[in-house]
Amino acid sequence: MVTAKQYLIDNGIKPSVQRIAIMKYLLEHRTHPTVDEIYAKLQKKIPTLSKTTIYNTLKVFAEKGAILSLTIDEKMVRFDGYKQRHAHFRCLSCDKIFDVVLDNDVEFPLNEETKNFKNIETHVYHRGYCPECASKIENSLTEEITE
Amino acid sequence: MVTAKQYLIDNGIKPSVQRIAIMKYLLEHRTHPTVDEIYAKLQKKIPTLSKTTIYNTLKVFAEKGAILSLTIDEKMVRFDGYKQRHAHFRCLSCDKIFDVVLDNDVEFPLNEETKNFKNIETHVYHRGYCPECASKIENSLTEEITE
DNA sequence: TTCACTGCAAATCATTTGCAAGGCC
DNA sequence: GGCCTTGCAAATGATTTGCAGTGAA
Repeated sequence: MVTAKQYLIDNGIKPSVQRIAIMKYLLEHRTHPTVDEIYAKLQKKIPTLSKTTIYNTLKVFAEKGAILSLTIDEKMVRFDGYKQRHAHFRCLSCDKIFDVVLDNDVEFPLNEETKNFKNIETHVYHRGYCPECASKIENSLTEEITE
Repeated sequence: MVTAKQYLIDNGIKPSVQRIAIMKYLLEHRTHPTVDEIYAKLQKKIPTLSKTTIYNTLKVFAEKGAILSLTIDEKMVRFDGYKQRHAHFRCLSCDKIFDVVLDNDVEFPLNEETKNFKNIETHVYHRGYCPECASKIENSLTEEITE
């Protein structure tokens, strides 16, 4: 496990107190946080931290390929420091985002029609209900019927 | 090919002048338009049309499953009236969105870990450069070197 | 000194909301 | 009449921008 600071350097990003803190947060929390969530958590440790810096920083990280920016949420961008190949599942009820395995043999081959497209990144997003919310919904349906 | 009006009825949506026009636009234009683009085009035909109505309408359409709402663009939502299984490719240079074939044998099986998730919809987004932009970029790189 | 990084405040812009008016059954 | 749809205007809220201050090489 590499440190946040070293990870930044490895990705060609100059480390700073703020950048290290943000990268550290992303590496330690696999929660796909929004800018606001990162801000709320890190402000306690770095009271002077501004949202602008978080926006700037995350943009730099994403451009350098150190993190992924996710558009799975319609309202705001979310960020993922986990770079292994995987898909995402967003619960339409609790809005949590889960990592889901993306089998290595799932491929998106270019065909005759698309062979001249230069693909940079591919995202697989699932939307539905997580186990917890799915069972809640089922229970409330049962109640309605029994009532 | 079913008419826009019939398509709405088939999806349990009450037709109105505005709704038919918007659905017709989506069925005839496979350009994954934004609210603004739909507004700009339809306002010529229906001068009183408001953006609020377009927002309302597209929301209803998506909820009823008549169209797809795409979050491939970070800035704004895009809409797709084409419901066959397919993936999307967004060009990072010209911002156009292309439909790309998603082979029928590409599947996203739930495994032990995710078998209790209730999946509603899956999106596959590719980002990169379309053939036209890719060749432009290549040419400009060549120029730089030759200069 | 220079130049990149930070952060405040203001601006931007897609989307939502409140609400009044109109239309359809 | 009652309810759903429409659309204007205002509000909201995520993100961006302008710019001045700070700090590191």
